[in-house]
Amino acid sequence: MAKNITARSKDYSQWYQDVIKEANLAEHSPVRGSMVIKPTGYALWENMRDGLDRMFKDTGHQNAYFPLFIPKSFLSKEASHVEGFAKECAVVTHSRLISTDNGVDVDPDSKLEEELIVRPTSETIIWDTYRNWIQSYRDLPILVNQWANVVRWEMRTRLFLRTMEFLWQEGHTAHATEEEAVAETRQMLEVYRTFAEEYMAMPVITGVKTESERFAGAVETYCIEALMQDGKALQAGTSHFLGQNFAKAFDVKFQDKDGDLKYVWATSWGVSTRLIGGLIMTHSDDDGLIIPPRIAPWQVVIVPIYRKDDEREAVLEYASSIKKELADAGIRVKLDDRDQYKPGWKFAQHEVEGIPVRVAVGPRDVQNEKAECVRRDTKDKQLAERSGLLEMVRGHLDQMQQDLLNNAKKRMEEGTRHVASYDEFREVLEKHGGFIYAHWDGTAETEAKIKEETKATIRCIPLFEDDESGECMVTGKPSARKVLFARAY
RNA sequence: CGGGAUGUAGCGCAGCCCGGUAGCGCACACGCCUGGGGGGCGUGGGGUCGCAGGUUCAAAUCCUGUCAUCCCGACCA
Repeated sequence: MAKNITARSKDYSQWYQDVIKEANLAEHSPVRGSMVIKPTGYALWENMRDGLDRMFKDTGHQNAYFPLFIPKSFLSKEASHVEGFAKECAVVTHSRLISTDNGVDVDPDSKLEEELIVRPTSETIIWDTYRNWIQSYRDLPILVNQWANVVRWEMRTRLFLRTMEFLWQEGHTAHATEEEAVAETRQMLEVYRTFAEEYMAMPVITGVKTESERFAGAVETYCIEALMQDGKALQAGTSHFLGQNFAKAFDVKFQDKDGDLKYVWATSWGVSTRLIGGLIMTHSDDDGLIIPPRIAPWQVVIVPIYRKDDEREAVLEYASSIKKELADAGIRVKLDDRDQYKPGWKFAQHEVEGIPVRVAVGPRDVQNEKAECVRRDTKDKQLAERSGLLEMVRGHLDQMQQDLLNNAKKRMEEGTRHVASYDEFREVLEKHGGFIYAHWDGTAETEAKIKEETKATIRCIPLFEDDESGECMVTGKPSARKVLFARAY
């Protein structure tokens, strides 16, 4: 049993904090709401980033970098965009410090002519830039992504799920036609869904946000929604069709084949380090982190077991040959040959850290040409022939990736319910939480009322077909289809 | 930003009510025994008690302020 990890059943929130801490993913830094992502946590992010980046490139995108600072005036150009972000912006007002008796102070003489906003997102600076890049339909589309940090001055924060500064990618594309921009929006949503499932083993529901949940400045916001073990939903990624809102705000026009001047159509899409929080809450258990092999910083750890020096030498040589074989096969493997820790301690620690497969080798294994092979998620122990070890490890990694997705799918299915009445809705919400499908009359008023009374929000109007019309569970007005509700992070 | 809780060694905590030389467990260093699921014994090192003021002969302890964390609300990826 993991020593310092609170059981999920006892306090889910505390469990989440404990796992992050014990698995060495991240820690708090002195400024409220900001965190240090530790090497293990960052390695995880790098693997996620690399997977996504590959998919972005494969769909024709290029990376670029836009500045951290945005002139204050830019934020005000798109009306609903300002409204959405005004309350959570960090503002740079001065450029110098001066020494005082007590240390340093802001130099009042260094006040900036125009104050700078630390980007909460980059639409404004990017569309200001695109204006200069676009003249003709031949300049389109622009398919650009950037990997960056952004700052949103949040009231309440949680490691990975909501921090004041976070890492993300933001794609910003410009198109000649509405159809093309919508297609791009949907394509990137599909990229996110694929990534979530195939890399993170995290099943998601794809859908469209209601108006009240829409991105500030978007015409339509698409999202992937995941269900956590505690029955709460997590918005794991969003893809926005921005229409011509930003093109109009920043006067970005192009001349089409007929010589007409037209406004450009836009999209933006992003996922953040929040995904790591979702990953933790999708797979991990009371013994610590469980992560899909495909994005695990280390996929295999080898633990040598020995008593005397001569045993040590033989075991380490044996272990090293295993390491080489696995590494040559492209597996991320490390040999934990630290002498200051006992095997039992290492076993426990690697489980907390969520390394998918452990290979233990001792003198007996050297003798018999075998190795013990254990999966993190199931804890199943198997004795492998040395000659068949690589095959077994590969099999475990593949199978674990599969099983994690299947288990998570099963959990999501079991955590999804359909209700007909508002009473039933409330009862299910209190008893089980989870995803709840219900009819809704399509009005913001009803949506707000439900949120006010139950704390549940419409996560999305799913994209999959649903012809089952009915009546709104609250007002009884007609509803064309059920929408997805949940309490959310 | 409102309500509640917390802050003492790297981690987990006691001490605070009732002011008087800062403690325990784990971790760390060294030695020996150990080693197939978080070892044992011994000897050590390490703390401006979150920070800043105040009260007092004397403050971890009492008072005020402030910062941070956690939980619950309002806001949000």
